[in-house]
Amino acid sequence: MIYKTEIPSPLGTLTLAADAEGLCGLWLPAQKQFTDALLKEVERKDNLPVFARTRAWLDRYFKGKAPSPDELPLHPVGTAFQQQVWAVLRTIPYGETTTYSAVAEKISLSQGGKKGSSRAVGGAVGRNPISIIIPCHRVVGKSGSLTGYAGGIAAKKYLLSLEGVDIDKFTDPR
Amino acid sequence: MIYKTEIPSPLGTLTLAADAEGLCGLWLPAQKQFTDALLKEVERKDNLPVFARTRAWLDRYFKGKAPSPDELPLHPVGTAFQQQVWAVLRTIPYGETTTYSAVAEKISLSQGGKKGSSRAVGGAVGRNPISIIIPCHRVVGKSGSLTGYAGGIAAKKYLLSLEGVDIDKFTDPR
DNA sequence: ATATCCATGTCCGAAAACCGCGGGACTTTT
DNA sequence: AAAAGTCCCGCGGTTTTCGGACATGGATAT
Repeated sequence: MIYKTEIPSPLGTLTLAADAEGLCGLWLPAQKQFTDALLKEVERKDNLPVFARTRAWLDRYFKGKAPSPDELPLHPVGTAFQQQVWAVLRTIPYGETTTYSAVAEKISLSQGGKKGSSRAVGGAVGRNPISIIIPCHRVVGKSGSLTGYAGGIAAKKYLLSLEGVDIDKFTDPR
Repeated sequence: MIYKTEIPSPLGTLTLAADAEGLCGLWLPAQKQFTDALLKEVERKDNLPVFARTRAWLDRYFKGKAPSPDELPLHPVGTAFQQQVWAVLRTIPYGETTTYSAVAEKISLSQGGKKGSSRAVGGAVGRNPISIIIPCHRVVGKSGSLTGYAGGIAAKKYLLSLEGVDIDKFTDPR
């Protein structure tokens, strides 16, 4: 069984989801499709401990404080490759950005494999189920473009600004 | 983790598989492919309680005694549709037979759906992972043909005879 | 009886399409 | 000359689509 709740934020109402193993979803308002897809065997339950802890985490984050190394139990579900990508995302420091190709590089180092899979990385980053906490917003195009964000480019800018990144050095995606 | 063992029977060496939830496989010698497919993360372990209980069940069965209503924990894994079909199979009484179309009928009754899915039923019956105990051998063609049996037609005949069915009234599949 | 043909639902594998990218080749701007 | 913008194509993983294959059963035709 999967439980969900909603909490307000400066970016609008966030939807949270959790299962027995931890937080498994955090979506911005623009990501309705995901919550709809999960709607089977999902039950609303606002008072789960993991939700309270996530709320606290977000409260601190939106006040501009860098989160302490994660003690939040996360349980993103996805393919092996996606797991790898998301694991790399969590190593990007607060207030810094990296590129899709750099992430791809890192993976090809740790695993035996594949060079130049930056586009595949893009796909995996875009399907990150736990926005903000798994900081997919810190990944930008190598050419300096902000490229995309499932929650909307505006949200990406907001988050990066909040972390002290000078967003003027990036260009909007075409 | 999945465990397996082997036990002798009048039909040859049977392969059994079990996981934490119960017995999840029982294959005749002719079904090598299945055991091979499962070979990853399978470990041999002959002394599991569930195996002992299954052995006892089979001992009684092969002596010609009708099994008592199932107290054996079964855990066949498959798609939703397959689960439905296998559930229906378990309601066919000892010593009786039914047809693929009758099973299809029964499902379309309980669920909202689909008429005439007898062929789909055939597919699901053929992928029954727990032979004998889930009595897929009690399903025959409406025209009186024995159609098929993953463990071999000979085995199907043996099992039906054992249950007192007059197999002469059936014809061999073409 | 036997044979052919077709509608039917599900599952599986192959193939194609899809992308939150990058690099190279080219053209425009300064 | 650079720097900046455009177009095009290959990259790799995932998703979607499509085409058969089947443990069938009717209807129609020899």
